[in-house]
Amino acid sequence: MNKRKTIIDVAKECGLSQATVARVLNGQQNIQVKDKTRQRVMSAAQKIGYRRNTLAANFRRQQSNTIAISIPDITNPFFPELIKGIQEKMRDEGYSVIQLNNEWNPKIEEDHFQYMVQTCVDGAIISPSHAGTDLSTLEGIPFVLLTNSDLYSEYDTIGNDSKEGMRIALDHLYSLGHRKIALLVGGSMSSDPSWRYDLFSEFYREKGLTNPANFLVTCDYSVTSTLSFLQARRSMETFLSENPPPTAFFASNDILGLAALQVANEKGIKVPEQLSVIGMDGIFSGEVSYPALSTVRKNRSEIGGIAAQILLDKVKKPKDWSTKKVVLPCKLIERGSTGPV
Amino acid sequence: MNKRKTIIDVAKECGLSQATVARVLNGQQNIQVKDKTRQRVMSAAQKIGYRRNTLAANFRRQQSNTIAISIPDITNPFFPELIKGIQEKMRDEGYSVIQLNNEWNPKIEEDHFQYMVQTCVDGAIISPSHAGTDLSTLEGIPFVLLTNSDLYSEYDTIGNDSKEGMRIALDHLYSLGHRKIALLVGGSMSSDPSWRYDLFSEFYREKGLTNPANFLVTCDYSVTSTLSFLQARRSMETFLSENPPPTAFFASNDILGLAALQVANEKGIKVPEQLSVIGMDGIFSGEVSYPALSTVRKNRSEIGGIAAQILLDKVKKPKDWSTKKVVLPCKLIERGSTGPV
DNA sequence: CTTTCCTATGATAACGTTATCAATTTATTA
DNA sequence: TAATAAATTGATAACGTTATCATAGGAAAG
Repeated sequence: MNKRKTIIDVAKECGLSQATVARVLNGQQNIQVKDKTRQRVMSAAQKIGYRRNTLAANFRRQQSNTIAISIPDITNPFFPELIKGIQEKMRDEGYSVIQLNNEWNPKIEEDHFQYMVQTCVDGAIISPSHAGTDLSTLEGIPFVLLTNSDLYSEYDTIGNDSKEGMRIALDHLYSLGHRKIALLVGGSMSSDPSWRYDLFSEFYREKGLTNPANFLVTCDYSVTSTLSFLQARRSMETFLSENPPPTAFFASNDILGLAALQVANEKGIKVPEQLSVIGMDGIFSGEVSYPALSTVRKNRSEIGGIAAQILLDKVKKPKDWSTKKVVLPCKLIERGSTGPV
Repeated sequence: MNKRKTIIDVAKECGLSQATVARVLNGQQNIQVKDKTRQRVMSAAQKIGYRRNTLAANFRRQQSNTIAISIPDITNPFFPELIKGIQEKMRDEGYSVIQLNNEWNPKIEEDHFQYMVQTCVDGAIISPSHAGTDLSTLEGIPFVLLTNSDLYSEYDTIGNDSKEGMRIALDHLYSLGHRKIALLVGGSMSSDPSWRYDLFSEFYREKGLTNPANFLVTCDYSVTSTLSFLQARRSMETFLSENPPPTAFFASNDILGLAALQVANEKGIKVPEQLSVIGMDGIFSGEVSYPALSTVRKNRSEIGGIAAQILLDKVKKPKDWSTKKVVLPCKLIERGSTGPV
């Protein structure tokens, strides 16, 4: 039973001091040693099979080289790309990433925040689970929020310009000749959805169209994508059976859009000939539906990368106190589900 | 500038020894102190705002309370549920989970293995990126593989019985009256796909059907789901334009199945009236397609949970050396894409 | 040749917890 | 009641690294 080798063993092996060995072998290369001694250390380390004890180093430096991501639910198709974007950036910089799901549950979310301070993460990227997420627990550790809501004006945030995105979608439908555009919108935990109604009314007013009140379809909020989808289906079915049909739907996210699509297909309504549907987000399922779902894409991988970059800046030079706000544009993706009237 | 409090500060505050304080406040509750002293310690800790320094504790005990998950790609719809299953179990047990994507790249995968030993993870759950993944780097740290391939007979593994799953799918189609069943299969990195051909031939022979050679559609392997989908589409298109159509397709995963569905829809082939399609896995996109995709579901959340449990057992009592092999059944999910001939 | 200054290396003290063993108190038994 | 066993608590040594300061060894300047 031979114990694990330490820098002291390496020092003995190569006849140099522990300090010098440490200088050569520690993570960051603050070059302060002769090439020759570096060689000596390296070969000695190699010879006796030295491996750096990260736990000891982390302890001594009091930083874990770990950042945390807090999101509601990784099975929600919106998030995996986001996480991937963060992970890639962080890996390049030598940080580990711990990812925590709170199931849209503020209690669990708070637990996770507690956990973060306990476990000394160097930083955090957080997608708030609901409108009132309390971030005070995180005081002392740098973090970035994945949102564009004005609820968090005092913090660093990054998000897509959803309002502009919705406008783009409506304009797209309008430019295809649609004048009877309906809004399919779901309740939301993470932000107040009322702005969508406002924007919708404003759009109708602006274009001089008639009362949009007949073209509002709402569906209940649900935790999982599957349930959201089913509820959206139900709302669509009742709406279509009770109302004069619009020529187009704007759905506030792709899951709702796919529900609209499926219901329309089932009812024999031809998409896009009789009905156009556009969603929002750009999830994979929208690529494989029939017809493929037009959407206003949020580039989640990009958001993740930028969020990671902002966080890294904060972690590395905590002196910079300016709050950063990044707003990214959405991008129209025209697919088969939208067409001229 | 007041420094962070330590157990020594707590000890001073409550007039007990450092050791006693530690006994009360350290993670695992090996009850060895009187209730009254526990109270004293707790309230003192509360009063001065003590927070346990996890980094120090990890260092001292030489374990990180962290396990790693290594998978090819989190944006692949197969994996998020798997990860969620693992995370939930691990969170309950007080472990952090670090998740690493290798982009199907063996080089990155190997880097991640290196990283795991460097960073002293307590265990790992690994979905091998390709058939020949070399696990020797991980010697010394307990791990579980997410596979059912016989390539890894010497290791602990957990996976679905894909062969039985494929049989279930074929039987389902057969029982609906289908006699011209085609196989849509993609290349695969993580396992040799040839068993599918064998099983397919065997099925045909068993049922006394004619040569299945005309009903083989293959498509190239691709890294991302989107690309896989597009390649499957292409294969489907050329196949349908050159061959007498089968009455049903079995696709080796849902992404391919969705491609078949979309192409059929576009060509005006009615599903399931003229063509049935069944996939495999049970990803979300299959629920929202039109028609919803019948499939043979792999319960990934369950796999994740069990994998986590096996790993925990190994981590906690390393004496148990028996190799564990868990094989879970697949489950037929009948949706709109399959029907009688 | 001496002095000054820089660079490379050495010696050693933390870091905050856990683990070990000794000392003390309390409970049990004869 | 005394003796013994058990349950608590106390004192203190690690753990392996990084960080600080001191020292030696050369180069540059006078």
